[in-house]
Amino acid sequence: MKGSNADIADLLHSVATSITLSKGNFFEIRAYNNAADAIEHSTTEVRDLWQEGKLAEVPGLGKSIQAHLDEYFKTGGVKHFETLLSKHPKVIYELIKVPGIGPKTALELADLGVKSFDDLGKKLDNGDLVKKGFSEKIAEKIKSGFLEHSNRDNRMLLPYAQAQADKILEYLKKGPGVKNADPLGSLRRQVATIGDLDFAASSDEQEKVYEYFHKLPGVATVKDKQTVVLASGVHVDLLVGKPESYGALLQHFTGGKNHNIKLRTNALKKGLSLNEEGVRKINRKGERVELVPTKTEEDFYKLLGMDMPAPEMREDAGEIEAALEHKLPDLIELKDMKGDLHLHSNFPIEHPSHGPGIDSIADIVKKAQELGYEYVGISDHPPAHRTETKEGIIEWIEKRTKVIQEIKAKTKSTRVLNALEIDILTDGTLSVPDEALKTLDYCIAGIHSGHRSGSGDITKRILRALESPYVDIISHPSGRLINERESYEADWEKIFEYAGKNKKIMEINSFPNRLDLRDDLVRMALKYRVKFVIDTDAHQVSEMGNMRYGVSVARRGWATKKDVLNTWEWKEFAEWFEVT
DNA sequence: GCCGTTTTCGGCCCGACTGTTTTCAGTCG
Repeated sequence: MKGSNADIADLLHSVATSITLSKGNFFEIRAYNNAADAIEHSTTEVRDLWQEGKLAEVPGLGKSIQAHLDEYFKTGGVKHFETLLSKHPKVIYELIKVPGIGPKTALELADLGVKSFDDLGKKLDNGDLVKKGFSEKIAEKIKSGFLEHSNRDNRMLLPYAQAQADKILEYLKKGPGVKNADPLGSLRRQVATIGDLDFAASSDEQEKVYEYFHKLPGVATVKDKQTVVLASGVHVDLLVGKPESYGALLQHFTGGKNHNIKLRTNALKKGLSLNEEGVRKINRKGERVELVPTKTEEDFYKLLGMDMPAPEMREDAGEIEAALEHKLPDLIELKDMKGDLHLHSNFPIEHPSHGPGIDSIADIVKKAQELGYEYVGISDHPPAHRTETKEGIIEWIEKRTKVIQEIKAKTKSTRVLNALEIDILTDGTLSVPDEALKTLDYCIAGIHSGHRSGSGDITKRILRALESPYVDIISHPSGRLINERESYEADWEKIFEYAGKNKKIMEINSFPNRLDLRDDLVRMALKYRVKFVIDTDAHQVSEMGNMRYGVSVARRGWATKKDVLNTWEWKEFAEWFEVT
């Protein structure tokens, strides 16, 4: 849809690029880039804010840009922007998206006859650029940026990255004189996809730690002192700092970028300058003096007069303001989880609608007990409504209910719940008749077909499904499959508003390539007081350990324990679901 | 162009890397 936050951010970045090339005011350029970043990271659609006359709420949008956006939403374009953009070849606004290509390089490339992004790839391959006078090293740099851009979809999934990171951390902690070791960057912030694996360590024997790092199991090549490449092709970076300034190092390289920018801007106003070694005071002459090293991140933030936001929150999404006012939310933690409600077993089925699990209900329950859960819900897919008769579906459910009840009776420490994950059909009706649904402890409904219908359709489908008194939870609501399929373009505010008012729950699905709801949608849903469950959607018991990733998503969305039903004590949980 | 418990004018994050720069420009996170 034209006019999405991403579209507008793109447009403003293009304007900034154009002004750069026209040698305009440096700070005007920055203002446009800031505005673009703010919109890109806004958790609300800017179009909606405009409709409500609340554009000014987005930081970085002043009178001028607001007026331009007003014109944009009213007419579909901005005359002033079009004039600016037309001063330079159109292709540069595409080329600047390639890492390593900025405005200047993009213009140079355009002057050399690069016509499009694909054309750039062609000219890189056949050496045209070097022939026309581009230095080989720069061409090489652009090529790697081009590949990175083309493969941007193939960043590692967080769970895959984290599994490797856990092993590396374990190794690093045994290094010479190592006192601390932590992940950095997007890994530490638990972003859904990860590029490189970055780590920090503290030790008084820095050089020895780097030598030790180069011997990390699985290393294929040592690229430089701080970087090794694993056999899998994954780059691993390590920064070793002194223990007395480790907090500043961690803070600096955890980011995110916009969080740090705002932090440093705010600090400057108080006469403080921040870098990776600590906090420095600035004297009257504007000189940076008196470095105060910070041992922990808490110390670092304390010197700035604020509480420490969890790494997962550091995206400049309001956490700095909240930290200054000592109003940070008490984020949910993995140890709060008391059950898993979305699990698939291998219960026999003749006409499956979707892939069943590979382990038995008994094994799942056993695993739940091992994990210390107070309750566990088995939620298989019912038989396909197209190939199985209505009676057949009901019969299958009855058979399965019986088996679950037998296991339930034998299980002391963990309560076993009888559920299903049913389909929301293309017209919003459900794949299982009500008379069977009402026999369940709760019901999860999800979209498993017709993902590509337009925004209105998906919104209507979900809303219609939610109107059923038997539907409690919407599974993987936005339907994204990371690196494969984008989220549906649905009217999430409308869906969340309904859910918040009608006790309907949104799932945060911990499956590695789903992590759905997304963190930004969790944040949006919270505004409507929507409750969540965090589930693993495990199809084998080994996947039940993925819960931590759903918790990370919830934390990135600022969710607290009370927002997530499956952290609740059994009594309250049972009251909500009206089960015994 | 944006922004304001030190400013409605005069500031605007910080440092590193890379290339070919003999003191800086471009780009990135």
